[in-house]
Amino acid sequence: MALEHAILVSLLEKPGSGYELARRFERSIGYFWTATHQQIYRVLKRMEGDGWIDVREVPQQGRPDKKEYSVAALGRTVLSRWLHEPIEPESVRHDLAVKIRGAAFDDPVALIGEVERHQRAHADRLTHYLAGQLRDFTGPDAPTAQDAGQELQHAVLRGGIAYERMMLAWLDDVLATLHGLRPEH
Amino acid sequence: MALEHAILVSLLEKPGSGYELARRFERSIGYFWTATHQQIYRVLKRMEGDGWIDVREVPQQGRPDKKEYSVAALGRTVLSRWLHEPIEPESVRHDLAVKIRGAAFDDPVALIGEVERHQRAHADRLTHYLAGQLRDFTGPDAPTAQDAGQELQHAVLRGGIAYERMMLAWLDDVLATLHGLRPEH
DNA sequence: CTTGTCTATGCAACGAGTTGCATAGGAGGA
DNA sequence: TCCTCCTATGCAACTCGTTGCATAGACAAG
Repeated sequence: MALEHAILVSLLEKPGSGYELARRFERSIGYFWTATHQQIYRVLKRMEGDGWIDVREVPQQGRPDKKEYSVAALGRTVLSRWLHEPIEPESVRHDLAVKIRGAAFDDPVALIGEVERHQRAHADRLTHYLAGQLRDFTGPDAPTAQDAGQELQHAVLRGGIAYERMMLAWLDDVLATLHGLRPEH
Repeated sequence: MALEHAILVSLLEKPGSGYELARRFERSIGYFWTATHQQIYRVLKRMEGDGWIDVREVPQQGRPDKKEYSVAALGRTVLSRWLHEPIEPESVRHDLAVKIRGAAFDDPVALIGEVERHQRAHADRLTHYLAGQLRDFTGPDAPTAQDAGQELQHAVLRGGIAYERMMLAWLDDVLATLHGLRPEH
């Protein structure tokens, strides 16, 4: 499992509270690893108990105090060990693909709206990624000399962009197939 | 959750035993939905209890008897209802992306072997998909006039092919980035 | 003749992930 | 003033998914 490791990476990039992590998991990290705040708080507690991360109570004004977590020496060791051991290529789970194959036994045309909805969602994500790329990496305000961390973050973001573009093209293909089915129906 | 639905679709395409389903989930269905035999047997039992599927004991020679499952009327209804309700675009989980961002805090060069390993795995899958496409859809032995089911299965397979090609190109990109980091290290 | 693989089914325990709910102060709008 | 949203943390219950193990006959290779 990699939620612990995703949290370690995120805290190395920048220390933060469970709440802040939850928000990052809705944004940048969430592009390739999702988690809810309940899950994050639970895992943070365990990681703290295991000595992977340190806590610091940060009093705040006008809002509740927060616990800021940062990676401890042991956490770095654990992450390093994980980085050096091979992992299996991810197993995919695509509800939509199940639906598309299932549509053969129902009304395929009824699926068109759903596919278009997904296409819009992917188009939105793509727009969002491209804006992020312009802001952080390729735009005029982006830092010119980039360190390893930025180079790698950019590489991951390019992966997200490639994924969304692929999905948009494929969903176009699926729509064409669904429309092509119409006459014989 | 969609394991039930994936099983219903698979059983509609062709009735079969838990064992056969488990093998299909290593092959065609497994391209977009993974499940182990333990999971499948457990869910089949529940689905049978709920009246979604029917069982038929099939005695065999030279090998253990099997229970052949097929979709009951209620199962069809359940599937149809699911097909008509909207689902959220999948949440992705990419261990490798976590590793790539994590590599900035360790030795990025050490990741090259791992990325190449993943690339080989994706190349193998692509080869496998392309062989399947040739066999079932575009080759000389493929049926000429295809029904809706085949058209849709082919569309899903094209999605798998597009995905693997995208991954191969992206992993090339990642490798180039990792190599580009070398000098400054 | 033993070892290993294939078909075929399943239990038990555990770990991961989701859903619902709860608390609580401050800010802003109707 | 009340209602809602935002920050911030967390528990409890449940479902989903993984891992390890067990059984058992048939067949092939060494």
